[in-house]
Amino acid sequence: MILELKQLFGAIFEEELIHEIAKVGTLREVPEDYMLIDIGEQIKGIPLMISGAIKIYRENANGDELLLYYLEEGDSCTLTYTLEMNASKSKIRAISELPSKLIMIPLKQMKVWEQQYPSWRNFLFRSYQIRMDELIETLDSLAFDGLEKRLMNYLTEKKRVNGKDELQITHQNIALELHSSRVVISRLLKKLELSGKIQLRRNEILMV
DNA sequence: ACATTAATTGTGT
DNA sequence: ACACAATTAATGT
Repeated sequence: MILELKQLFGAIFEEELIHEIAKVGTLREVPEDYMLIDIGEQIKGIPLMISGAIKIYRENANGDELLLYYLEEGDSCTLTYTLEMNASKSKIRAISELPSKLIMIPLKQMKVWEQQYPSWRNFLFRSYQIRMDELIETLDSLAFDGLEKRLMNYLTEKKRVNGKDELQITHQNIALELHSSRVVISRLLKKLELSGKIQLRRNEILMV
Protein backbone atom coordinates (compact mmCIF):
# COMPACT_ATOMS: atom_id res chain seq x y z
CA MET A 1 0.00 0.00 0.00
CA ILE A 2 2.85 2.39 0.83
CA LEU A 3 4.37 1.61 -2.52
CA GLU A 4 1.22 2.45 -4.42
CA LEU A 5 0.77 5.62 -2.41
CA LYS A 6 4.27 6.78 -3.21
CA GLN A 7 3.80 6.08 -6.87
CA LEU A 8 0.72 8.22 -7.13
CA PHE A 9 1.12 10.78 -4.41
CA GLY A 10 4.84 10.78 -3.63
CA ALA A 11 5.30 14.08 -5.39
CA ILE A 12 2.42 15.72 -3.58
CA PHE A 13 2.44 14.50 0.00
CA GLU A 14 5.13 14.52 2.64
CA GLU A 15 6.70 11.22 3.58
CA GLU A 16 5.11 11.49 6.98
CA LEU A 17 1.63 12.02 5.63
CA ILE A 18 1.96 9.07 3.31
CA HIS A 19 2.72 6.87 6.28
CA GLU A 20 -0.25 8.23 8.15
CA ILE A 21 -2.52 7.55 5.21
CA ALA A 22 -1.24 4.00 5.10
CA LYS A 23 -1.92 3.66 8.79
CA VAL A 24 -5.51 4.88 9.05
CA GLY A 25 -6.71 4.18 5.53
CA THR A 26 -8.16 0.87 4.46
CA LEU A 27 -7.36 -0.56 1.08
CA ARG A 28 -10.34 -1.77 -0.86
CA GLU A 29 -10.39 -3.74 -4.06
CA VAL A 30 -13.70 -4.02 -5.83
CA PRO A 31 -14.73 -5.88 -8.96
CA GLU A 32 -16.42 -4.30 -11.95
CA ASP A 33 -19.94 -3.00 -11.41
CA TYR A 34 -19.74 -2.97 -7.65
CA MET A 35 -21.78 -0.46 -5.70
CA LEU A 36 -19.50 1.29 -3.24
CA ILE A 37 -22.11 3.53 -1.76
CA ASP A 38 -25.78 4.20 -2.31
CA ILE A 39 -27.93 7.23 -1.76
CA GLY A 40 -28.94 7.67 1.85
CA GLU A 41 -26.16 5.52 3.24
CA GLN A 42 -23.97 6.69 6.04
CA ILE A 43 -20.69 8.18 4.82
CA LYS A 44 -17.74 6.63 6.55
CA GLY A 45 -14.92 8.15 4.59
CA ILE A 46 -13.54 9.60 1.43
CA PRO A 47 -11.93 7.49 -1.27
CA LEU A 48 -8.50 8.00 -2.77
CA MET A 49 -8.44 6.30 -6.15
CA ILE A 50 -5.47 4.06 -6.81
CA SER A 51 -6.59 2.45 -10.03
CA GLY A 52 -9.69 1.73 -12.06
CA ALA A 53 -12.66 4.03 -12.45
CA ILE A 54 -15.80 4.82 -10.49
CA LYS A 55 -19.04 6.29 -11.80
CA ILE A 56 -20.79 8.87 -9.66
CA TYR A 57 -24.56 9.13 -10.00
CA ARG A 58 -27.23 11.41 -8.73
CA GLU A 59 -30.78 10.22 -8.34
CA ASN A 60 -34.00 12.08 -7.67
CA ALA A 61 -37.00 11.05 -5.61
CA ASN A 62 -38.63 9.23 -8.52
CA GLY A 63 -35.66 6.98 -8.94
CA ASP A 64 -34.47 8.68 -12.12
CA GLU A 65 -30.73 8.65 -12.26
CA LEU A 66 -28.06 10.61 -14.05
CA LEU A 67 -24.36 10.03 -14.50
CA LEU A 68 -22.40 12.95 -13.08
CA TYR A 69 -18.77 12.06 -13.72
CA TYR A 70 -16.04 9.48 -13.38
CA LEU A 71 -13.42 9.17 -10.67
CA GLU A 72 -10.09 7.93 -11.94
CA GLU A 73 -6.67 7.15 -10.56
CA GLY A 74 -5.30 9.88 -8.34
CA ASP A 75 -8.75 11.40 -7.92
CA SER A 76 -10.70 11.85 -4.79
CA CYS A 77 -14.33 12.63 -4.29
CA THR A 78 -13.92 15.93 -2.55
CA LEU A 79 -17.25 17.26 -3.67
CA THR A 80 -18.91 14.64 -1.61
CA TYR A 81 -16.59 15.53 1.21
CA THR A 82 -17.88 19.07 1.38
CA LEU A 83 -21.42 17.95 0.65
CA GLU A 84 -21.37 15.44 3.44
CA MET A 85 -19.51 17.42 6.06
CA ASN A 86 -22.65 18.19 7.97
CA ALA A 87 -25.32 15.86 6.74
CA SER A 88 -23.52 12.56 6.87
CA LYS A 89 -25.87 10.76 4.49
CA SER A 90 -24.75 10.23 0.94
CA LYS A 91 -26.47 12.23 -1.76
CA ILE A 92 -24.85 10.26 -4.52
CA ARG A 93 -24.36 6.71 -5.66
CA ALA A 94 -20.99 5.30 -6.62
CA ILE A 95 -20.56 2.24 -8.82
CA SER A 96 -17.30 0.94 -10.21
CA GLU A 97 -16.94 1.02 -13.97
CA LEU A 98 -13.83 -1.14 -13.86
CA PRO A 99 -12.21 -3.35 -11.27
CA SER A 100 -10.82 -0.70 -8.95
CA LYS A 101 -8.47 -0.17 -6.05
CA LEU A 102 -8.93 2.64 -3.60
CA ILE A 103 -8.07 3.74 -0.11
CA MET A 104 -10.83 4.82 2.23
CA ILE A 105 -9.93 7.56 4.64
CA PRO A 106 -12.07 8.16 7.70
CA LEU A 107 -13.64 11.61 7.89
CA LYS A 108 -12.13 12.17 11.30
CA GLN A 109 -8.58 11.98 10.05
CA MET A 110 -9.19 14.41 7.27
CA LYS A 111 -9.94 17.21 9.65
CA VAL A 112 -6.79 16.59 11.60
CA TRP A 113 -4.65 16.53 8.49
CA GLU A 114 -6.17 19.74 7.24
CA GLN A 115 -4.64 21.44 10.24
CA GLN A 116 -1.41 19.56 10.13
CA TYR A 117 -0.38 19.18 6.50
CA PRO A 118 -0.36 21.98 3.96
CA SER A 119 0.06 19.44 1.19
CA TRP A 120 -3.21 17.80 2.24
CA ARG A 121 -5.02 21.13 2.10
CA ASN A 122 -3.62 21.79 -1.34
CA PHE A 123 -4.65 18.38 -2.50
CA LEU A 124 -8.20 18.87 -1.26
CA PHE A 125 -8.40 22.24 -2.87
CA ARG A 126 -7.04 21.11 -6.21
CA SER A 127 -9.18 18.01 -6.26
CA TYR A 128 -12.23 20.03 -5.38
CA GLN A 129 -11.59 22.28 -8.33
CA ILE A 130 -11.18 19.41 -10.76
CA ARG A 131 -14.39 17.80 -9.57
CA MET A 132 -16.24 21.07 -9.84
CA ASP A 133 -14.98 21.60 -13.38
CA GLU A 134 -16.21 18.19 -14.39
CA LEU A 135 -19.55 18.88 -12.84
CA ILE A 136 -19.90 22.18 -14.65
CA GLU A 137 -18.99 20.42 -17.86
CA THR A 138 -21.78 17.89 -17.54
CA LEU A 139 -24.10 20.66 -16.46
CA ASP A 140 -23.30 22.64 -19.59
CA SER A 141 -23.83 19.59 -21.68
CA LEU A 142 -27.19 19.00 -20.02
CA ALA A 143 -28.30 22.57 -20.45
CA PHE A 144 -27.06 23.43 -23.91
CA ASP A 145 -26.35 20.31 -25.91
CA GLY A 146 -28.88 18.19 -27.73
CA LEU A 147 -29.17 14.59 -26.74
CA GLU A 148 -27.25 13.42 -29.78
CA LYS A 149 -24.19 15.42 -28.81
CA ARG A 150 -24.55 14.35 -25.22
CA LEU A 151 -24.66 10.73 -26.29
CA MET A 152 -21.52 11.15 -28.38
CA ASN A 153 -19.76 12.78 -25.43
CA TYR A 154 -20.84 9.93 -23.24
CA LEU A 155 -19.50 7.36 -25.67
CA THR A 156 -16.12 9.00 -26.19
CA GLU A 157 -15.73 9.51 -22.45
CA LYS A 158 -16.57 5.88 -21.83
CA LYS A 159 -14.11 4.82 -24.47
CA ARG A 160 -11.39 6.93 -22.83
CA VAL A 161 -12.06 5.61 -19.35
CA ASN A 162 -12.16 2.00 -20.45
CA GLY A 163 -9.28 2.32 -22.85
CA LYS A 164 -11.12 0.14 -25.32
CA ASP A 165 -12.93 0.69 -28.60
CA GLU A 166 -15.54 -1.92 -27.83
CA LEU A 167 -17.98 -0.69 -25.22
CA GLN A 168 -20.03 -3.41 -23.65
CA ILE A 169 -23.30 -1.80 -22.79
CA THR A 170 -26.97 -2.03 -23.71
CA HIS A 171 -29.08 0.78 -25.09
CA GLN A 172 -31.24 0.51 -22.01
CA ASN A 173 -28.29 1.17 -19.72
CA ILE A 174 -27.16 4.17 -21.70
CA ALA A 175 -30.67 5.54 -21.51
CA LEU A 176 -30.61 5.21 -17.73
CA GLU A 177 -27.24 6.91 -17.35
CA LEU A 178 -28.21 9.81 -19.58
CA HIS A 179 -31.69 9.92 -18.19
CA SER A 180 -33.40 9.29 -21.49
CA SER A 181 -35.46 6.47 -22.91
CA ARG A 182 -34.28 3.32 -24.62
CA VAL A 183 -36.07 3.96 -27.89
CA VAL A 184 -34.57 7.40 -28.29
CA ILE A 185 -31.08 6.09 -27.61
CA SER A 186 -31.58 3.25 -30.08
CA ARG A 187 -32.58 5.67 -32.80
CA LEU A 188 -29.72 8.06 -32.13
CA LEU A 189 -27.24 5.19 -32.07
CA LYS A 190 -28.60 4.03 -35.41
CA LYS A 191 -28.05 7.50 -36.76
CA LEU A 192 -24.49 7.55 -35.50
CA GLU A 193 -23.91 4.18 -37.10
CA LEU A 194 -25.21 5.37 -40.45
CA SER A 195 -22.93 8.39 -40.30
CA GLY A 196 -20.03 6.01 -39.73
CA LYS A 197 -19.07 7.10 -36.22
CA ILE A 198 -19.83 3.78 -34.54
CA GLN A 199 -20.83 0.22 -35.26
CA LEU A 200 -23.61 -1.53 -33.43
CA ARG A 201 -23.58 -5.09 -32.24
CA ARG A 202 -25.58 -6.86 -29.64
CA ASN A 203 -24.47 -5.79 -26.17
CA GLU A 204 -21.61 -3.90 -27.70
CA ILE A 205 -20.79 -0.68 -29.45
CA LEU A 206 -17.64 -0.35 -31.53
CA MET A 207 -16.15 3.12 -31.66
CA VAL A 208 -14.59 4.19 -34.95
C1' DA B 1 -30.61 -31.16 -31.00
C1' DC B 2 -34.83 -28.92 -30.14
C1' DA B 3 -38.31 -26.01 -27.83
C1' DT B 4 -39.24 -22.38 -24.71
C1' DT B 5 -38.32 -18.03 -22.55
C1' DA B 6 -36.17 -13.87 -21.58
C1' DA B 7 -33.51 -9.92 -23.03
C1' DT B 8 -32.14 -6.78 -26.43
C1' DT B 9 -32.79 -4.11 -30.45
C1' DG B 10 -35.51 -2.16 -34.55
C1' DT B 11 -39.53 0.36 -36.49
C1' DG B 12 -44.04 2.30 -37.42
C1' DT B 13 -47.67 5.07 -35.67
C1' DA C 1 -44.49 7.56 -25.80
C1' DC C 2 -46.43 3.17 -26.92
C1' DA C 3 -46.90 -1.16 -29.14
C1' DC C 4 -45.22 -4.75 -31.47
C1' DA C 5 -41.81 -7.38 -34.58
C1' DA C 6 -37.37 -9.32 -35.14
C1' DT C 7 -33.16 -11.04 -33.47
C1' DT C 8 -30.15 -13.16 -30.24
C1' DA C 9 -28.80 -15.34 -25.90
C1' DA C 10 -29.89 -18.51 -22.05
C1' DT C 11 -31.96 -22.50 -20.17
C1' DG C 12 -34.15 -26.79 -19.75
C1' DT C 13 -35.44 -31.31 -21.64
